[in-house]
Amino acid sequence: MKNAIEKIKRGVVEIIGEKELEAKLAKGKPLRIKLGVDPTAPDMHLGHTVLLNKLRTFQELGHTVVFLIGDFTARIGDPSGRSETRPVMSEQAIMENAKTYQEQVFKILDKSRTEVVFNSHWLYPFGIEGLLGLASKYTVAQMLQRDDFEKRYKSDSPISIIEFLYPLLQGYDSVAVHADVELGGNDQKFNLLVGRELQRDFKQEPQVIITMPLLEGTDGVKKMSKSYGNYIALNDSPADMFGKIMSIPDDLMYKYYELLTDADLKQVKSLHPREAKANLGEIITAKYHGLEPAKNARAEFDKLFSKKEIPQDMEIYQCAAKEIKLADLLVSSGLVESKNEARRLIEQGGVKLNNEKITEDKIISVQQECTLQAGKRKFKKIVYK
RNA sequence: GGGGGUGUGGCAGAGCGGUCUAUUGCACCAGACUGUAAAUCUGGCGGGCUUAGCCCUUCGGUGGUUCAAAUCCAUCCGCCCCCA
Repeated sequence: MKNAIEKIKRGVVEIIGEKELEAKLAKGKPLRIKLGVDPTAPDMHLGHTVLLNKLRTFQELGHTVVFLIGDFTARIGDPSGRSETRPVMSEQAIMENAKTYQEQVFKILDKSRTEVVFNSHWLYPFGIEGLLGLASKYTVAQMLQRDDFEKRYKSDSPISIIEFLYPLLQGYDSVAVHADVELGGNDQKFNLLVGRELQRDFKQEPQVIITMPLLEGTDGVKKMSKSYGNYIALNDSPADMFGKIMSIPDDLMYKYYELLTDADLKQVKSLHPREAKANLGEIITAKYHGLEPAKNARAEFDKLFSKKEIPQDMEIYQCAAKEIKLADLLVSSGLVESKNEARRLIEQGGVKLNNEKITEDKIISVQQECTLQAGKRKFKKIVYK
């Protein structure tokens, strides 16, 4: 049991009710571990897996995961965060996202120890009466305790009423599924605590709360998120996944090790940073794509960036003209977005034809097959047809 | 219901009649260097052209004033604050 607690504690920010957790574990019965997600983003990334890995740990210890899909909330449309309102999702889109979620989630979770539930099942019948009942349990002052609400309120940013309702609904989810433990990102702490309170109100044993750090994305600053474009998706190709991991700042990689792998941290720190990061890339890529592809990705990366060689496989662009201006070719082959951009790139020395730098926009012949390179990592094979 | 404020490029945030395709920071792209798509430094960052120059399109929407508007006016829309 001590061992179990140790495993559970790896990488967590905070456990609220640690004593209670010990007591719950001591009962020897499988606990119900809740995680809620909004079915808004169809693409899962490594940031999500921080929580999933922790759930997996619980499963390995014999507990049951309650994977909750917030389809109800998605249907209302949550305006939280920014001023732009999130679009209301159609039921169909939600179900599709939910399906994609499940496909991806079970790359990590054990299906036989997972219950998938949708909160519309109890929130629809709950009705306005139920909602008002919930709302009466919390005050505006309590809501404003939440850090981001307070900040936004003070900086004159909008907060919609719905946003006040969300923590309540999320909290009620815990009541509905009889959660023993709820996991969430560090920013979820307030919402998770609401669940605890509500369970008390409903005469249930309050859930233990485990918060995990937010994983910074490839920029090393902001949390990994699709909307910041700094994410590493589980569906990324092995080459991309490996490459993106190599692009995280060195300082960040130890956090990645702690949260995304089981590796021994002391040992990792004794390695050369470059070596350590490449290992990390390989471990994570292997987890989602298998060992072989991961090793290939590593070798290919080495070729491309350390030895500056040209990759083996690249997309082929069939060019209809025998001769073409370089800038036009860059645009039509899809290597850059606009001609101006192509010209800039050429001027800056970022364009190579057959591995030779070209610094002026001139007419080139493509009658013989050639390799066009834009920047360090964009390549196309040009074929005249 | 009354009063005040605000809306600028992916984000943050200057500009408040011409010198504005719009200061700056972040993000992004390229080059150099390197141990990596790390870090650092340098440059770029609306589109197009017959490219050391020229043309077109941007500052919430629309319509005005003016030789000239992101900048002034009117109106509409969104958001915020205060009073009730």
